[in-house]
Amino acid sequence: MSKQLTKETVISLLRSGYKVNDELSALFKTHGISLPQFNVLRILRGRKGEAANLSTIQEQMIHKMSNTTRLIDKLIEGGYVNRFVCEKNRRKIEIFITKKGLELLNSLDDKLETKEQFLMNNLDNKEKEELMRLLSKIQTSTISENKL
Amino acid sequence: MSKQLTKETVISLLRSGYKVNDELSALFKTHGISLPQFNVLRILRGRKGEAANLSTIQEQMIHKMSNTTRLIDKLIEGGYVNRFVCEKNRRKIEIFITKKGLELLNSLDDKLETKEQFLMNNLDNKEKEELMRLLSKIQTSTISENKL
DNA sequence: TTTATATATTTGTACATACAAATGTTGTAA
DNA sequence: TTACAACATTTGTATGTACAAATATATAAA
Repeated sequence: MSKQLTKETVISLLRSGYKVNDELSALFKTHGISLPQFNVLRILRGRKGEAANLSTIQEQMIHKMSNTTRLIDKLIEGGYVNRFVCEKNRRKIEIFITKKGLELLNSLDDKLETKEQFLMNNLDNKEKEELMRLLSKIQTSTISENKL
Repeated sequence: MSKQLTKETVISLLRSGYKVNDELSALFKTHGISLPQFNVLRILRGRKGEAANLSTIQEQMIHKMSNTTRLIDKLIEGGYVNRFVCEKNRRKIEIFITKKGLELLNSLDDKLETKEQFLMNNLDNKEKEELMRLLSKIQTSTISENKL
């Protein structure tokens, strides 16, 4: 019977996730932003000057959240992004990363990489690939609601 | 160069962790408690009638948090645990799970197991073991503060 | 004993997040 | 064109969480 093994694996996943989350959060905090905020900034940087609207950002976020508006508010307060009403469709907004936002990301790139290396320090490349393969099997697990 | 692979693995870990967290949270929510609260209840059940104090509970929690007092407050409100001052050392508190708390856990056991099975549905036992082995390498990664 | 230090928990406060309802805008059918 | 449904975002509200300071108790040193 593998119930116990399943339970233990689930807990391992939680622990590892929390650890990675906490380590990265601690790094970003020293620069005044949260992990989800960093995530949004990096999504915006990836768009190379093109606007992103709220729903697009939400879809791309690592951890989807219900209140991205206020997350963006914080980034605006910090001067890291701008928000404009979309003139083609005034229901939408257009969000851009600012120069200051890009500078923040640049200043974080190296430190983030160091953190990532340390987190993955005990795994060789083959193990990383195997880990990703196994994790992708978690991501694709679908849970039928009527089975709850 | 494996920087990209490392980055991708870190993100996979985050995603999987969030997914497991969110799925379990959703289940517990239907029963009026949070995942950390469930975690505490299960720690208490594991003590088979013996008291646990706050710091002991905190150490055993999957995700250590800074405000376990108020988490316990909620469990007391719900009637799931009792709290007494420890007479041997009045700085400490003794926390017990109640009958109602045990019943809540019992009513959750099957549903939790179902959730866990679905989350792990795409992995066979060998893969679960391999996943646990790889995840344990993340858990043991130590990050020297002066490298940040 | 008095004072100081360490330990265990609680509380104040600020911030983060979830969820649902509200707002404003667009598309569509009558 | 009006009325209504769909869409995109925002806001109100309640709750969750982090962090530091405060409280209370115990231990140790003078």
